[in-house]
Amino acid sequence: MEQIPQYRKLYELLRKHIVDGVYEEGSLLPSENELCASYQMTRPTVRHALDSLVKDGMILKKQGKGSIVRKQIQNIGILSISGTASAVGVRYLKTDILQKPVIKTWPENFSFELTDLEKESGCVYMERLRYVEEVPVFYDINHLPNIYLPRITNRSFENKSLFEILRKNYQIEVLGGEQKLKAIKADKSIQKILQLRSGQPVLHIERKLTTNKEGFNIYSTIYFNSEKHAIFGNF
Amino acid sequence: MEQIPQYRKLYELLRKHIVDGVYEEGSLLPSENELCASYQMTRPTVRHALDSLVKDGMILKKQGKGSIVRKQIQNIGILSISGTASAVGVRYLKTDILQKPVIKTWPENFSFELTDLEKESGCVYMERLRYVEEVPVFYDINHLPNIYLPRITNRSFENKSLFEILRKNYQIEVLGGEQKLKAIKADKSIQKILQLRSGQPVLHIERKLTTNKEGFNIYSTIYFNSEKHAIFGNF
DNA sequence: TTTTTTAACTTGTATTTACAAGTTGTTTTA
DNA sequence: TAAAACAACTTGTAAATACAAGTTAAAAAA
Repeated sequence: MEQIPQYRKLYELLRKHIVDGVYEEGSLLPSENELCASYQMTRPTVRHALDSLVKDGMILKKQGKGSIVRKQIQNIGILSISGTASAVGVRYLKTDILQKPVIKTWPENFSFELTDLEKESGCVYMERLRYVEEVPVFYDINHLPNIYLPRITNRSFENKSLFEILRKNYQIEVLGGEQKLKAIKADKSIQKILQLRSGQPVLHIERKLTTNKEGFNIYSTIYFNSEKHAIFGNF
Repeated sequence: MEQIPQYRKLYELLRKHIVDGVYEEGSLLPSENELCASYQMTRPTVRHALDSLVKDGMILKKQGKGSIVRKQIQNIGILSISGTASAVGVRYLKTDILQKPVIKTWPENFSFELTDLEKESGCVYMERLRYVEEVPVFYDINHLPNIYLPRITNRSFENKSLFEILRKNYQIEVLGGEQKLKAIKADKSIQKILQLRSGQPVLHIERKLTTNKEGFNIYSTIYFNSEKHAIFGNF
């Protein structure tokens, strides 16, 4: 029986409410005691949920004051984008699937070390291109191990977050990870995909994301066009 | 009376022990109950300390098993460097002070918004250049508000972390922050400082770090030579 | 009216207790 | 001997309770 802890349920609910705008930016969340009463929990449980929101950068707590809803930033996966031009809202985001999920063997000389389980099961491969205000900014190549993912090759990924699909359909959650960042000169193919002017550098990211499923890691290579936008992160 | 909470004391102690190698990489920390007994605390308090270590990526907890000490990575400030060549140990790290701390007025058109307190007090400015294996890789420009920092302009920063000095001498701790990352073409002066070949891109980072002192934020601009190394991060 | 005090909130820290659930080595049983 | 059951650990979740400390606005005093 997959029992979801109470603090997790409250966390998900509050998170959803914040994203949906139920609680406005800059306003206060209900106090801890109010949340206790509303959801029949004790303060330690409520605080556990709020701690997770703080960690995510969704809220900011002030002793004596309350929990303040922070300015929501535009997320792409675990990263965020801050635009140089006006506001970057979700409505300006488009995703093209350059390569629908297919089952392949792992590439030779893969940048990360794989576990035996991952090696055996083969990998699911996909490529996406993301646009902000009609400009391609984000090209990502993903390798996932082919476990826990029935019918993944049939799913539509258009305008949906990979993480959202993994979370809702496969109960896979990203816990954390590591990444390597570089500035590199774009080669011909990247130049073409991201519609770069020649000589324009790109941000190159390699990441390994760990999940709640043992031995299930997500490996991504990202090329980011930073001419008009920047990668934005809280920590 | 500045009272330091118990969980914070335990956190600092364990962190120090891990850094100093008292607990080896891959080995288990004493169990929660053992820590309770050793330091006269209750489990929630001990767990609070361990949670912070997990957040820092210092340890990894496994239910039924224990708290595993993670591989320690080479940190520069809050970031880390992973070398393409062999190991990047602290012994290969050198710091040059290009501009000793001086008191200046804040630059006009500063990239970040300043609080009134910060504006009034002026700023401490310094520039550093860091080498890995004799190659300049890391050029950083720092602006701190001129508060809480007596005699800062007299201190030696050679081969010392700015964060370490702030923490040990001024009780200022970095809590978190935000950063913007870009890949840019290096201009003439950056090219010269980082000894770049012409056309070589650099990673450009702008960050604002918040601290435990109200209204005291650290503002840094970093240029990173990613030809042979990469910025490495856990999250 | 203006200032000070107070009371009623808020989050922060900490103890105590209990049981669930995952891991591992030992003992028992087939 | 080999498999199954058990015991003794580990961390995970959760309740109930208490007091400290920061914030705010109302009440009281100047």
